[in-house]
Amino acid sequence: MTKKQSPVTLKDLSKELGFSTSTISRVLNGKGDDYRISKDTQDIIKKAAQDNNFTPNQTARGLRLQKSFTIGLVIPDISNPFFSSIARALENECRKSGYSIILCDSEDQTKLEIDTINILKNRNLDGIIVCPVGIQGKHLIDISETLPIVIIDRYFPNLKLKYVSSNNYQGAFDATIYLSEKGHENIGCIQGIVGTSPNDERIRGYRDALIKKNIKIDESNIVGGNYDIQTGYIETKLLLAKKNPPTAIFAFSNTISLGALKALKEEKKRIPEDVSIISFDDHPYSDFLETPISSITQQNELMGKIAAKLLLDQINGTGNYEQDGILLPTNFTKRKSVNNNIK
Amino acid sequence: MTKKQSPVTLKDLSKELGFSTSTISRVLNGKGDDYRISKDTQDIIKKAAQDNNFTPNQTARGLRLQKSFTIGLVIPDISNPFFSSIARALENECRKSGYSIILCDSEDQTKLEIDTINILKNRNLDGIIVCPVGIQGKHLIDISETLPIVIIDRYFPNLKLKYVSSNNYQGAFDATIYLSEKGHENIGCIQGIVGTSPNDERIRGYRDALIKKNIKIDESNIVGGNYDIQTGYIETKLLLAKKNPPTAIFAFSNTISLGALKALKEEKKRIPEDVSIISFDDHPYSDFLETPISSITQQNELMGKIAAKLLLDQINGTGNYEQDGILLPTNFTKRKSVNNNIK
DNA sequence: TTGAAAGCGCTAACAT
DNA sequence: ATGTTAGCGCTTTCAA
Repeated sequence: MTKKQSPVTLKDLSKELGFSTSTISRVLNGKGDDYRISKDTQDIIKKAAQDNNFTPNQTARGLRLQKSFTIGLVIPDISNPFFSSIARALENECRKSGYSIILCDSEDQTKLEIDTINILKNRNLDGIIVCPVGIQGKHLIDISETLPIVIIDRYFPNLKLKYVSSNNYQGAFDATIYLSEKGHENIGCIQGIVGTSPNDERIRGYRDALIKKNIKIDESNIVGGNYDIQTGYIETKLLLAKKNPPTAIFAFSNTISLGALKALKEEKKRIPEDVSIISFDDHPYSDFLETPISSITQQNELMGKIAAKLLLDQINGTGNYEQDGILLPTNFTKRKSVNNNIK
Repeated sequence: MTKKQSPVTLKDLSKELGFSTSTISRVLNGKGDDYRISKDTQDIIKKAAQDNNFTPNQTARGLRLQKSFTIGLVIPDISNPFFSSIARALENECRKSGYSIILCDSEDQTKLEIDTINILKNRNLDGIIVCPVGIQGKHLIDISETLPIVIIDRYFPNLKLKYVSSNNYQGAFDATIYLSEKGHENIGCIQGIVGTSPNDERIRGYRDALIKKNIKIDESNIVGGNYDIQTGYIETKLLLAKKNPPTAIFAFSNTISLGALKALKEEKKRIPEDVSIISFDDHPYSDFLETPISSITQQNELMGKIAAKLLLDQINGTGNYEQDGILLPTNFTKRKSVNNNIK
């Protein structure tokens, strides 16, 4: 077994055919006509390339062209369906344009996000797409000076960075209005990371909806501070233990709602008879839960696609956008997890 | 805003310090002592590199060393939690060793898998990890002649390729025995892609268990042929329509069981009172389903880790394995989806 | 202890 | 219509 039998190079073809590497390179890059290389020569070269299974060494090409046809993707957790669906759409879109994706998992840690991005910097990437972890975006600005970059999900309104996200305000507003119109006035709200744009926008939506409905905001109902199962679990336990426990819970992510479900089950609360629940972000299993959960869903695939387009536009110098960011509307999938709250 | 301000190179440092690029390269690659470069020189060089934020251009390095510190990962669908959990473990493990991952989604199509691998071939990758799609592995053998490769999940027993998978036979055997001991003798079996190793092993486990229990195998109970929601849905509908419908269903994947759940719900079958169900592959939401589904679970993270190690061993020429493949035991998570079948 | 020079494979500016 | 040459940034052989 001959491992690493070195692949055919331009030089090899040159030796075989007697044409210079330049001529061959030109022909194989579709510039044969531009250089008025004779049809015969072109045919010979193309055939030889085919026969020898020639494919240009992308590393050499990258070095020469200062371009790698590679895009870095940094996400907090590829095993979270929210991110993996975005990643899928992104990969598809980029591949169509001839770009490959380097996948980096930041494990939800800003430090790793920064480290990762530094590693990527040496790789001659053509651009980078980040689902940021933290509430700080300075390192992203730094990158943006040298590399096209697009942000997904958690954007930074005061930083000049292209981004795609959802209209989190509207989604949360709608959900809260819905709950209140179902008679809920005591609504627990389990939030994600405070200081990140989607979270804060959702909080704003929640508050504005209550204000609109003339419901007094009980600050002790706004709890949490992390997008994970444990947060959902703990905060639900605590909310239920209150003197005046909420009749409805608004969970700010699929992970949070998972924890909430666990707590509700443990506490033998029925959904929606005892407690109603609405969640941000959907899930393939949502329809088959003990009680199907109503959710505000984001258009993940679309976010991925748009992010890819925004990045490719930057890379190619095409597209000229007035706005930095694009917000996509959320959808509201009503299922059976919300009850009429009879007073 | 200065876009693409070119990063510092060895040449730049050379100019600044007066040392040759060779010396600088040696020091920064930790070979200073080997070449007996004076401590002073080393310190100066290291400091300058740090101050100038120098990091070697990986493309140039790759071209010179014929090594990219990059690994290709080809999977059928990154948005499937089964694959994304594997991808996560893989990425983590590879990153620890200084390797990056190029992610390619084959969209469950052999053609795309082949195309994708061809694209990767030009990228000077150091190795490639594939969760193969089809029942054919010839193209993978071709690759293996020039590039270290490891297969996950669907392996090819008669091809000489390193692989990691689960003990699918045992998992299916256990599940079937369990069902039969609960009194089920009429067990529908919705399989995935016929001819792929995990599927066929599961079928073998299912058959052997029935034989062991002296239950006559009803061939019309073995249905399906694809790992998707629709297959689960259609086949369940058909199984339920039989003259003598099964009292239990064994779904060969999380996607198949999702479709089965949908069909059961539509047909107003209660789980497990009317129909029992067991599924291959778990899911974060499994515990919270209308009836929590008993499942045979694979050790996805472990598969990812081991695959990474097998590949890195090949790349580094370390590790000397007698066996081609490694099979990991499955776990059996019993939940409430199986009833005692009273005759 | 350090430097000069070659070369990884490709493309493009500059010949002719 | 095609070739020569230089150079992308790095590592390493050879020389001193």
